[in-house]
Amino acid sequence: MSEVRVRFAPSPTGALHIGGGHTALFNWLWARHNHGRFILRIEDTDLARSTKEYEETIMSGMVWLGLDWDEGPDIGGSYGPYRQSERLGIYRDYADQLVGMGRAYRDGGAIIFRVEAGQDISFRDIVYGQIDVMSDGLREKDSDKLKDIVIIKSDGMPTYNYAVVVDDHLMNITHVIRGEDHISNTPKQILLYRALGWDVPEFAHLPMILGRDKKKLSKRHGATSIYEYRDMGYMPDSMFNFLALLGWSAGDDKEIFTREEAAEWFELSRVTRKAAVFDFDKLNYINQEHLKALAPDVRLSMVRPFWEEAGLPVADVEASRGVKYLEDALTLMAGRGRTAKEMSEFSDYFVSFEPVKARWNAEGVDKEKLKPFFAAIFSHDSWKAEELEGVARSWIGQHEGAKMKDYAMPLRFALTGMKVSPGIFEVAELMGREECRKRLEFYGLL
RNA sequence: GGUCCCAUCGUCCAGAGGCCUAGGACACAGCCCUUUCAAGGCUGCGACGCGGGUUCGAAUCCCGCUGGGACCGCCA
Repeated sequence: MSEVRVRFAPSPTGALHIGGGHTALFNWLWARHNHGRFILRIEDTDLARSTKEYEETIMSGMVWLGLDWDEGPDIGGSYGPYRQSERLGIYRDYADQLVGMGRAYRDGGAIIFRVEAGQDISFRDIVYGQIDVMSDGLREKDSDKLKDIVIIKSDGMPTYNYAVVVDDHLMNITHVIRGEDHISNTPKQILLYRALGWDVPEFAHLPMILGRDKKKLSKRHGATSIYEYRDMGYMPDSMFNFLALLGWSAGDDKEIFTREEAAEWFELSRVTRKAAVFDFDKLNYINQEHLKALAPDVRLSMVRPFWEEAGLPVADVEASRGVKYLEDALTLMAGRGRTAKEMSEFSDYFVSFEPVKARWNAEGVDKEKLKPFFAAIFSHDSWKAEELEGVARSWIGQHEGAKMKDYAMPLRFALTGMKVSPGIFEVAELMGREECRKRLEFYGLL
């Protein structure tokens, strides 16, 4: 069997959105699963809306998601150029050929392919199965007239349905994997393949992605571009994992996986036909799972930007306490917070005392009652969480009516300024004796 | 108006005639753990859109209905 070649062919008229990312992802999976090639082609024939900036945005969005391509406008390849605006002569030649064969005609500056009635343009889709269509169905809207296909616009640019056929054939694409909204374009493209005397590639259409209201995902639903998710603190691994699960599953119960695992298990024939709703709850869950499983240094690299964005002195702390301290802090945080951003917010007290002071002022606290407890803790030689807890428990055991939470909570407030945190003795151990002393003294508790 | 597609818990998936009194995950509720909150463990809630067939037997096959959706652009 020949090498599998698939492509993602975005139009640079906007950022990489969820739907595009989903399509790119499935193409990538199929290419990697088959050890084939993944091609990036830019469909910039809409002069008015295409920009170089968007082209770059789309590429960086793919890079962020972890989708690398083997041929493309930036890296070249043996089937280039990979930008449609640089292939105009090619489209022109085949269009002229079609005119020469009498299959197309000129109308003003445009070239139009003639659609004849009675043609069976059915095809077998890998995902959707047999799709039966007759050319007689290719009508003009609100009319019973057959609708011919414009292949070259009067401005000289090729139309989508035509350029995609020429490029997919010339670039040797074996599987055309794209959104379900293209199913009804496929028969028209088949007409063109036949007229040009070319073999038709395999088609696999992917289910659409819907918003919570089951309407096609749009700006109305909030974040639609891939980058917005990065900025909210979602990790590329999670987005990849989540998107892969929209319309596909390995068949078993494995739901948290890496790109490599997904590529290994992926099968086009297992893709679902029903449109899928984009569910934030599930995305959050998947992100949390990945955040939990991350290596300490990677987790820090994910959270760090959000600490910095909040104005916390991350670099200073790293210089004075070492990077290990920051990594350990986040290891303690693993499983807390669904996004890197949340995790950064829930752990700011490790980086600075300032946010703690802003949150808590020790109001209404019976300091005289607490002082002996803290004094007992500080009188102990070791500063290990286990021992600190032991000291705390024995002190409480010796004081009639004393409850752990009545002492642990004030300690938590003084150290973190929050009512929730990891085990407070572990927090204390990591922060270190001196930092804890400083914070408790500030509040007059020591 | 025409062509095409889809239809299992609220959501994402499993299910390719008997293994289904329909399974898993998220969400939700409760319990356990516990210095807090998460995490983790356990339990619960919860679906085959409707109607006809075919068959000994249908979530699975066929037909109709209903309900969604896509496309019909010199946008892609």
